[in-house]
Amino acid sequence: MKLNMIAQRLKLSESTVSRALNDYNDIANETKALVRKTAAELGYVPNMHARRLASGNADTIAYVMPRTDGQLNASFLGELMTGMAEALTARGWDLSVLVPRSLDEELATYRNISRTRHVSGLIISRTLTNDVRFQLLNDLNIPFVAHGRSLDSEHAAWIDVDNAAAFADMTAHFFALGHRRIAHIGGPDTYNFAVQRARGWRVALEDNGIPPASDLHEVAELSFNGGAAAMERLLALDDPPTAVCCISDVVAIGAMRALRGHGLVPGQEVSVIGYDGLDIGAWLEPPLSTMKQPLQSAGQQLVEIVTSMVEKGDSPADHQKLYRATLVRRGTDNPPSADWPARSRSKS
Amino acid sequence: MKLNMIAQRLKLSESTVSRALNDYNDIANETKALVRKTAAELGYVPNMHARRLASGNADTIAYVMPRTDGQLNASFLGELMTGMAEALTARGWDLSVLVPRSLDEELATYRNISRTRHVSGLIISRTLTNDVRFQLLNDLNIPFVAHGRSLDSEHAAWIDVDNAAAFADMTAHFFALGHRRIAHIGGPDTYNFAVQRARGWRVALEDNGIPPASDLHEVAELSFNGGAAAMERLLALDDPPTAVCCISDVVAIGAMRALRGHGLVPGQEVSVIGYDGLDIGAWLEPPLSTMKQPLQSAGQQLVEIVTSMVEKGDSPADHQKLYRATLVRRGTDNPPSADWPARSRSKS
DNA sequence: AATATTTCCGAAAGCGTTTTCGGTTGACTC
DNA sequence: GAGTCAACCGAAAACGCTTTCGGAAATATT
Repeated sequence: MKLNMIAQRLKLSESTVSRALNDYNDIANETKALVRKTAAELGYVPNMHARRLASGNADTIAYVMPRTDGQLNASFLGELMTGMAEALTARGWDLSVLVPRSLDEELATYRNISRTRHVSGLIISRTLTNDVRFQLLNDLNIPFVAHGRSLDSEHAAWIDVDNAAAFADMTAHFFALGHRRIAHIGGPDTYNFAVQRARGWRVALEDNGIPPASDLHEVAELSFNGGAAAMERLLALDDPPTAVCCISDVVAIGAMRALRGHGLVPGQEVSVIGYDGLDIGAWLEPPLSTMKQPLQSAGQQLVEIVTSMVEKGDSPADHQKLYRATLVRRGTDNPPSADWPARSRSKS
Repeated sequence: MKLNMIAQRLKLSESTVSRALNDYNDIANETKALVRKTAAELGYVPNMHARRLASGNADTIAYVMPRTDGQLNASFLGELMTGMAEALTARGWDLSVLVPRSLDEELATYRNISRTRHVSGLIISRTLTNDVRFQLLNDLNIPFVAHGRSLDSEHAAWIDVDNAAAFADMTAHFFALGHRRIAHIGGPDTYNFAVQRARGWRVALEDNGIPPASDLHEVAELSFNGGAAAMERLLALDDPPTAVCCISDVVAIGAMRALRGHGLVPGQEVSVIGYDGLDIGAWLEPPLSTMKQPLQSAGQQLVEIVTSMVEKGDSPADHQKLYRATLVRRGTDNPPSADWPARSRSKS
């Protein structure tokens, strides 16, 4: 079932058939229709490799999987990849997955791609505050879109959640509930989203006339244990918080565990809100409140952007999109309790 | 940086260079070394598309992602795909991801692949008790390996956990702890693993001289809500169980929620063990005991099998491997409580 | 010393498309 | 009725590699 068979059958040339199928406009509409019809009848499927060799296009988008440095990616990945794969197969493109073992390996892979062009575009994620990948990919002239901004992403294409706004909303929500000592368990500054989320928290406090106490800003490893450890430190304060904004659901779940370890009930003595909107949060007791970002559509957005850049050569900077996360109240955000931290103070 | 450039430079023919790089044994060792050296110096990287077109090999393995029919895949996927991607890139192969929207679409995709061969092998998962894919892929002559057995997988390659053994172990463990009314929350018979796990439970009971009461076998939807609903039904029994074997961690977590809803503490009045070994189970209160299967290595195993089948044409039936799941005791498996179900009985 | 084997390499034909470049037709203008 | 223009299609050269086949040189066999 090659191109020439359908050409012979129609007594047309191979090239005509090819152009007919590819919708060139120097082919009569009738012959186009004819060719397409018989192609469908014969069950013709183009040979990808031949097409790609001849055209120079790979019709493949590679997703660079974040190095497994925590549990975060687990639930993340599923939804995101589903969205990407669906959008790509709808276009007849392939989704390829890259799992670089180290940054060096990752950069080397990019150099290879720029040579062979066996991948037409990239989707990268887990962007760092200072991320050398932006510069390199730009130099190599590889179309790419990032899931998350960076200080280096000014001229790049990206979609991202408005992290600052999300954490400002979260903080303001706590304030409206009556909380005044509102802590933030954040992440390392190397992650750009950690910086942004911390800023959202700080700004919201200031806007409400509360000077952000530095002892209420904890930096945690982005994991269950990291969250638990950070919460322990907060509870050890003379004047512990009544509410905590956590950088992620996983961290929040760790924080909840620490609360339980002190005989406290999350959402009662200390309110907690996480971020990511993971389903698992709803399975806890009490169910974790969280800020949810639309992941499933993010995957589609990402491929739409990168395919458009590949096909039409769009300027990256034209594709920068900010999403808004929404609060999902589930059970761990409540007004402050009267006997807290009084009880704790008297005890210690 | 094409093949001919390195040929000219060495005053060799293109074909010689090609064969040298591909380690043909009709090339002198010295010239092989020479060619490889200069290839490395010049930073030569073969053009995948050309190579694939010429050779007819795609050097690509596609992973057929299970249709998102629950939260199960989420955590699953990350670990599995990481393993696969690493093993493949180590071989210089590509990992491609397929997300069929329906069974028909999935089968159509397979037919395409058998035509164009743009994918050399497949990894399928979420196998059904009766799974038409085995027959079709066999007919189409596409090398593939399944993650999980099926009634139709006798002549196919697969790796799987010994589901029956795992649930027999789980059940025997409960028995050893002193439990006698041991329930099983299973899944629909259409999933082969559901059938196997139920059998493991039943056989273990019989081996210990307990006739499996049919009212202690619940069939649940494989989700949090499904598990909760099934547990509700078990608690409504006149003589409710003191221990429950759950088909998955997610289902077990749902069951725990139902227990809590009745004022019961999982692992106290009613013991619970899940299956999958998900990290999230450890984050619950009390942490969920579970049977853990080695997922990270499963990904590697799968690609090793399928690449070997592609390259050496191994017989599928030679690649059937059974893993053993191991019990991870975390907190929800304890001896039966003295005042249960007595308390409940007197109440109702 | 003549023949039979190896060992090694080059020539050339693909692999199945795409894409450029002309070349025919027929219709349209004046 | 000569010239101009579109509209449409075919020829042929890529695309960069693999692989078969045959032949020359070197080595082994008798």
